[in-house]
Amino acid sequence: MPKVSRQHQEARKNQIIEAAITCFSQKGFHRTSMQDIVAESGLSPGAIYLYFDSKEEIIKTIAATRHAKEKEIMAKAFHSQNAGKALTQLVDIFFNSLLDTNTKQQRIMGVQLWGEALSNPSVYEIVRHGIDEPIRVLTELVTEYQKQKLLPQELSPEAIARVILAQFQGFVLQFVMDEQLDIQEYIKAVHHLINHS
Amino acid sequence: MPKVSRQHQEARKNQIIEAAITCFSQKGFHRTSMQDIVAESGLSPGAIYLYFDSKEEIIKTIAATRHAKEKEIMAKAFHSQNAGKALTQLVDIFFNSLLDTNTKQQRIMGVQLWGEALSNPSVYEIVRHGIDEPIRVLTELVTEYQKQKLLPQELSPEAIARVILAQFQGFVLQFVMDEQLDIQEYIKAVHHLINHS
Amino acid sequence: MPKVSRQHQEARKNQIIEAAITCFSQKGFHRTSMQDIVAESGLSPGAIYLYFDSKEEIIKTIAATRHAKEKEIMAKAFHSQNAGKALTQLVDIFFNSLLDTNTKQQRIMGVQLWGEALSNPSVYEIVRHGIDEPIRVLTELVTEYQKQKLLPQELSPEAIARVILAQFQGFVLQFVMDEQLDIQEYIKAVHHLINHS
Amino acid sequence: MPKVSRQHQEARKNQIIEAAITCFSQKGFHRTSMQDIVAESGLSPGAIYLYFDSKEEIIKTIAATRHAKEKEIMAKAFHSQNAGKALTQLVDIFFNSLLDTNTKQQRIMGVQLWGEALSNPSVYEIVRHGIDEPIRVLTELVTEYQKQKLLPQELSPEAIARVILAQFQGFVLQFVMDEQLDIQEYIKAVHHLINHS
DNA sequence: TATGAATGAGGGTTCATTCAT
DNA sequence: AATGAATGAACCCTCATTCAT
Repeated sequence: MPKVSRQHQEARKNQIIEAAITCFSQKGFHRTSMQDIVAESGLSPGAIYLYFDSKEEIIKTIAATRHAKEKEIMAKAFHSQNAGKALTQLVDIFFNSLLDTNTKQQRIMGVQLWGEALSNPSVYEIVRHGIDEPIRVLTELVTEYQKQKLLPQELSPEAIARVILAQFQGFVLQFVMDEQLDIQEYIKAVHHLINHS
Repeated sequence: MPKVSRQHQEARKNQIIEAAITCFSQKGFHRTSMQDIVAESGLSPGAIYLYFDSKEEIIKTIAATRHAKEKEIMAKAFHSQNAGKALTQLVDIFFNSLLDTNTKQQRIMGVQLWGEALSNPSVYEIVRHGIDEPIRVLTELVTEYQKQKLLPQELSPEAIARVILAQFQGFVLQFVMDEQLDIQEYIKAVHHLINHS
Repeated sequence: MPKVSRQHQEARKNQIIEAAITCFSQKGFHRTSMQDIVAESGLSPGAIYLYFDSKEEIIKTIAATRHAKEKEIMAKAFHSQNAGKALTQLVDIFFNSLLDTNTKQQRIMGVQLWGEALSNPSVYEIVRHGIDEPIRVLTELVTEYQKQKLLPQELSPEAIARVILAQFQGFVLQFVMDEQLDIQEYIKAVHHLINHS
Repeated sequence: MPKVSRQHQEARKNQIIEAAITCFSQKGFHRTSMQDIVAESGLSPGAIYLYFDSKEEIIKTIAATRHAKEKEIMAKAFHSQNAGKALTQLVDIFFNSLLDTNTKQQRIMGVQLWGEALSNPSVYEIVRHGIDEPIRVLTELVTEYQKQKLLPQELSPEAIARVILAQFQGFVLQFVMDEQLDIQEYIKAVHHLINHS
């Protein structure tokens, strides 16, 4: 029974998270009521509280899930065999993930979570890790690039890592604010800046 | 009487906005109650509604004020005499403004407004302009730089402008998330990237 | 489940309406707070808003219910077999309904609704129908009476209908203003006026 | 000085009452705020409180003024020389007063006051007198008519008086609810009923 | 496991009234 | 006599959460 139950539990949780993301990305965390999530998920209020202790728990789960997904992307790029290309690949992988389905919603959640983190300690913790870890990974990559003289050595590797990450973050913000934005041109510019520095 | 009244009105509005920013930056827009603002401002609920129609109006005013201030910074850099240095100066002016008093609070508000904009149409309008205008200004600067062969001509000037703006935006985000961040190193990296591309 | 739920819903709505009428008839619509209705009904604020969208919706429901009841009375009299007696019966039925339980409260609500209607468009709509329909029914009866030469033919049937209705309305007003009023004598006078014209 | 002051006081009070009636007849007593009256009157909140102790005092003054005016109408008819025609004249005077300017507003106030009286003891007192006195006057007239065998003697004179008053009251109600109403036809019907009983 | 009616504290806002000027 | 900014209690309503079924 535990296995069936576990699967069922996961399915229900996903169902709720999915509904919550739909609501949150449209109305924001605080304008979304539990009743909205209830309606969107097709479950009952009681049912939702069987799987999550509170609305905040749902938000935290979403934050944590997003963080996990990004970590995965980073890991994939980092472990690519050709170390001298990892940074280039990372850029590609990251920006390509922005073209997937559901992604607009995901990015909207991301930006909302930045705001939420600033007044919600437990979300802060998660978002903070979601920023610190890429910096750590990127710093390692940058250091490697510097060793290979692919990047200037007089700059702090963390600073470079932060600037690269900023190019992702700023892109995400600009992307959710304006769908017209030309993604390919943006990527080209990022590649150029990284490769010609 | 109009002059005194006008001054008084401005003073009161500022008093309220100041209190609201303090509350919002600590608790977020939606966890801050009007009572919180009342307590922080030292006024009464009725008094606040004498100057603002609603809580939302306060948020909108904050957004608009922030937008106005950023526009000013951009304008200052844009009109600097030495056109070939405008971009460099812009970067300096922008990052230096981050070292002013009140600024942490201001940046926190900025990030929260990004999140708010995504589910609040009238805040969106303001925030959107606050992004579009810098892009416009930067695009002009970049075009000028390209003419002077200070930046590669094969890249879309808007894309470059967006990447530069992203370096600001991402920095703001990283700054509010981690006060330890080494601002000077970050600035150096940005300068390098812009000047050596 | 729908049937039980429906019955339950009706019961709760009645419970709330009953409480509201008690409050409204004592303190008026606007001096009655939702808290008053909450206290009188024994429910919670939230529960009330489960069944009515707003305080106004409660008032409208009361208006509509009263209208429906009066329509019923009119219909009963109108369909009495002996057409030549319908008007006489109508008068009796109407005045007798004034002796029922709850009726003082009902009449108080009626008079308050007249006042409310004058500055509340949706209540106006209902009250207006509650006046127009009796006039229509009475006009038909009067026309029939005129054909049978039981009422003078040189008078406008609608005018006569209106005068008869006025005798009801004025009675209601005087009744709620003074419980001492001798109902039987009033009825006798009305009968006399109608039958000897 | 007292004379000028007195006149001034009266003028200001009238100004306020006039403004209040305009507001009340449009929005009702309770939806009209003191600010509404302030705006309509062109005075300041403080000024209004120099002349009236409270909003309720304004309402009571309006009620009392209306009562006084109706008393005057009744007195005029009652003291007409030709006693045998007094009732007929009363009817004419009353209905004709309904064609004067401002009257729609006055009647609206009247109906709203009926409602208000039911939950406002001091307004009740005034409205109650405004009903009792006409009944007293009419009862006297009816008694005189009965002596002159112009009305049936087997009916209670007060009951007849009440029915006549009801014809006025019901008319007022129908009049404020429907401006289309044909006043002349209504008057004819009332005359007929009174004269042919 | 699941329901959904019910709770009630707390939300944003209004407005009759006051009082320093 | 007059102003009008300020007050603050009270208003209507919402919504995260619970619990009997």
